Amino acid sequence: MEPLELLECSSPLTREPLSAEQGVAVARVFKALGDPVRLRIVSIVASHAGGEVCVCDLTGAFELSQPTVSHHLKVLKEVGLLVSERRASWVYYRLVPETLAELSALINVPATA
Amino acid sequence: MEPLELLECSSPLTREPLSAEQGVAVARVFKALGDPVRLRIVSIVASHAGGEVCVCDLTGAFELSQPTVSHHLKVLKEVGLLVSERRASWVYYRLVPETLAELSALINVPATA
DNA sequence: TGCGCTAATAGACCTGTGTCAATATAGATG
DNA sequence: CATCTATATTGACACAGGTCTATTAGCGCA
Repeated sequence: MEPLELLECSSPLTREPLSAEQGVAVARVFKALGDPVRLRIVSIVASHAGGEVCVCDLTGAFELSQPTVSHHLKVLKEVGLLVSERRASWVYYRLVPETLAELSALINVPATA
Repeated sequence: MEPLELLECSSPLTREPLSAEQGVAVARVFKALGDPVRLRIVSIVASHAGGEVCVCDLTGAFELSQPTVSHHLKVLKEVGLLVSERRASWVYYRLVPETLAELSALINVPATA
């Protein structure tokens, strides 16, 4: 399943209701962020100097098995929040800032009167 | 469980990693938004003229049973995205814009260089 | 008080998902 | 090729969660 093109041209959900299709597409991404471990993974990747982290850095950051961390990375990748690149034996993950930015814009609230 | 005070004073997750506690608190809200129906409910409430919506308006907007809609409203209320007020026989739901705004700020990405 | 309407709760069912141990794959290196 | 390290995949299991029907609770009104 490809990352959310549907998200592309959505106006903030405070302006007009989401269609059923938009709802499904956007909810996929929020659901991916709806797990504490995945949220922390995103924050670690996003805030890391150099913009990328090795999987081995992440497995050390959680008291979870390596397959579990790998599973979470896969979920984040599938919704377009992360991308990965293999270099030699290591795999590096980077944030896709556009995806996060679109989400942020979508739930953006006009300054409360 | 009370809505997220922990979310209050968090810097964007692109600046520094979330703590485990922050991760849990914030993930609760994203998880609530991680369902297509709930996401659409939020968008309907948020974009509705007058700022509030009767439950009866929502049950009509989905092909779901009334208890199911009520369940989703409860979830959104528990994480601090909505509040409700009873007036006569009807219950009206309003958005809590601060919660959405905090989420938006949290995942905000500094302009990509 | 009793009826009717609106919304919430309880309980059941079934699917989805986070986790792990075991195994497989990819690449480096001897 | 054999082996070692790093990461991904598989399969199993337990629990969470979305949905429904049936029931309950709140409120207005005759």
